[in-house]
Amino acid sequence: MDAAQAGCEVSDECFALIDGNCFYCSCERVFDPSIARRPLFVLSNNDGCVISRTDEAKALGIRMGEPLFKIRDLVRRYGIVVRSSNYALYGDMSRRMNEIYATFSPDVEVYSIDESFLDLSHVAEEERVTYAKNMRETVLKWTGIPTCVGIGPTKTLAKVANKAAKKQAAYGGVCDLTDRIERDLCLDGFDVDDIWGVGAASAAKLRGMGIDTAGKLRDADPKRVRGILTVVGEKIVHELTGVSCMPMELVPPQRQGMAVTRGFSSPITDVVTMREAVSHYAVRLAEKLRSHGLVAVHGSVFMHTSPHKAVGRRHVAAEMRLDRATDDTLRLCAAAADTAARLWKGGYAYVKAGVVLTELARKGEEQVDLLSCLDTSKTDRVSSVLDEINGRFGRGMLAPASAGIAREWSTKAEMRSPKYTTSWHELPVVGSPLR
DNA sequence: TCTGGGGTCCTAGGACCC
DNA sequence: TCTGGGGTCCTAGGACCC
Repeated sequence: MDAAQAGCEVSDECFALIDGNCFYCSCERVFDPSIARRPLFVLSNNDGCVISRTDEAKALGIRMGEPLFKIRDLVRRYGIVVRSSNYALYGDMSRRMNEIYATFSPDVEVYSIDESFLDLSHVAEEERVTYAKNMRETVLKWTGIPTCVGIGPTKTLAKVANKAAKKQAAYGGVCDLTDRIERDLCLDGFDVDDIWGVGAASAAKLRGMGIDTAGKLRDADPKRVRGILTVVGEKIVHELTGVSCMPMELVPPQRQGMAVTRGFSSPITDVVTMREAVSHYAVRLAEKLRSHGLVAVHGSVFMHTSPHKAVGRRHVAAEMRLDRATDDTLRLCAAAADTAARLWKGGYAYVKAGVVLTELARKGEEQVDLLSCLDTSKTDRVSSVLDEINGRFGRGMLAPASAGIAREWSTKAEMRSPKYTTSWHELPVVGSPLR
């Protein structure tokens, strides 16, 4: 298969990838200048592992994905600042940044909470670096978040450029790999493991074939690479040569699934509590469904004990019985609690559970059973009142009693910063020291 | 002894992303 | 003692169909 058959085209486009430097940490710093120069990292849910760290923390040996309990000594010794994750804050900062990007490019693809692809084809080649530098200065001034920009004729090359801009200060935050010679030089010194789409397993296979740099992968036979890394790997080879196989996705595609899954702050050992936890996840899931205008068609519930323990292990899952597609909180809640009760077996310490939807439909377009009552106007009214109250007074203000009140199992977040930008009660006050 | 061919659909598992 | 959550895509293999 050649590039054209693989659905790829020789690219005269220009992609830019802009992302926030250690994004979560930078968000924390915007509203708390006292930590502007201190080593800092942000933890995953339940205050588990490091998911974002500043250069200062990195220099002290804090690694990505490291569990907190293994680095408490380092934290104490160097006075490292630790924060729980605060997604309300990060999500809002992300929204602000994308609003700014939209003033620099007609086509913006929001790729993740801190990364967006921009089409810069409308900017003359020799002006792109200046243009991108102007953009990152604007973002810094208006949001306080430092960014880096990578530019290239394909998304994969824009990703490479972005990483290069991060690594080498000489680029001044913007690296443009449009020029062929400069690009090839960069790829020759670029680790194969660092390429977008090449994970640990693929990297090991490629190294086994003697391919250890992006340059060598670019020069490899696409068919041979396909044999090892499937069509995904073949596309990467084309993209590295400057042939674009991954177009901008301006409209987010229809979601395939949706889930709410969480570890407990302490293990659950009784069925009443487990039903409560799973019900609570179902409530969140129903809210999420409604906010996307979707209904659940099929889904399941799972629970399991610690994967880090050799004994007393139990991993189970079962289909929920949804007799028809729904976005109704009470219905989903009951189905999830039922399934949890069916799955339950005592004598184990469960550390995590979740509700997973595997098939969704747009509300109003779902397949319906002719015999069932189709009138959902009553439950829809209940749901919209629920959403309105929780929207005004905060999530969880009104919820079914079955989802529990005390929630001792609920996720730990002992070092969370205030919701500076999304909660009236937590607005920073000028003239008073920030919390 | 001998036992088609070609298609679709579904699922589980692996790999990857942030 | 303590180890995240939520997604996507691809492939192989089995079930099933005519």
